[in-house]
Amino acid sequence: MIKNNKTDLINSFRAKCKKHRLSMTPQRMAIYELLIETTDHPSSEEVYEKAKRKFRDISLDTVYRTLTTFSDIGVINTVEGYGEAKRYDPEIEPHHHFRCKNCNNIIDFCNTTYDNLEIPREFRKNFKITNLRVVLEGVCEKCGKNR
Amino acid sequence: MIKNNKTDLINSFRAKCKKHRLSMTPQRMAIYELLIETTDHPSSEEVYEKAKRKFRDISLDTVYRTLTTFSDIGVINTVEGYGEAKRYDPEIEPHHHFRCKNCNNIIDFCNTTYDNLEIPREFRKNFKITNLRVVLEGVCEKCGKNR
DNA sequence: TTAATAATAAGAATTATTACTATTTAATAA
DNA sequence: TTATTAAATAGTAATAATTCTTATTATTAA
Repeated sequence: MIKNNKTDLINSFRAKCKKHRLSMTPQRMAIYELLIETTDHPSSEEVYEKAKRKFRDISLDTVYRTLTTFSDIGVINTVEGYGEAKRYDPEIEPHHHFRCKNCNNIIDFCNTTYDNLEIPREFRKNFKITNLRVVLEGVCEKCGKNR
Repeated sequence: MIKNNKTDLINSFRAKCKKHRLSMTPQRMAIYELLIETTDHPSSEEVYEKAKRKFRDISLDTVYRTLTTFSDIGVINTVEGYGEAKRYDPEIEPHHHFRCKNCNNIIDFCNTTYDNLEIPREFRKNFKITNLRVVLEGVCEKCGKNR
């Protein structure tokens, strides 16, 4: 995680919870604190294991619910591995994706500017990059209308 | 899926299988054909349902194995929703991802060129875009060495 | 054609996630 | 403060997704 001031983050977290009328429970605070001390992209199970250290009998369900809630109010994001089932793409030519956060649909699109983006220097030497894709996230036309 | 010549695709498919010393079984061919006739990003279960139409008693396990195999030899790709557990990202400032196809690790990185990419016109009007991220895929330094 | 190898079906086992219910807790206002 | 009410929780059951195991069958290469 790109470092930031912890107090600021926590204040902003409290503000977001208040805005969405979420109670400030010690479980939520413990999970949030553990998340901002994390530099990788933990799974629910990993968060659960860490949360148990501070909160001996926190339930797995609470961790799942809390992570979903945090994701809903924009406190964290879900990343590659959005859950549900694996999805496969028979199109192997370069292209890009829009993913709807609501219906989880992925829409392919083409864009030559995106196709021609350079691989950053830091990855050119010791990494083998086989693919570059731009992922847009948001709400699709259909879901936007149904609100 | 961005259309392509079916015969070419199948020839290229046969070539890739041969190159990787994979037997050409009717199940594999049926699954491949069904995939290239698909315009979305099906889950394993969806592929299974379609495969059963041509192959009454194909097993679910075969579908899973076949999709993994196809993905390994580059006949298809996995997309957002890579399976395994959901992953969460406590970093909500714009940033980008490298994902190792081998160890599934996701590495954050910053890149101002990527940050400043424009949203394509087609998405500006009727879609609500909340996030743009570049996803690089390949093999990380660690996994590259261990081979 | 046949031996060696690889792939398959079927179903059991495992893992990830969600649902349910009784209980506890936090927020609010008297 | 304290009583009230709605929200959140723990514990556990249920469901869904994926992988594993084994006996059988199909493919390949000689």
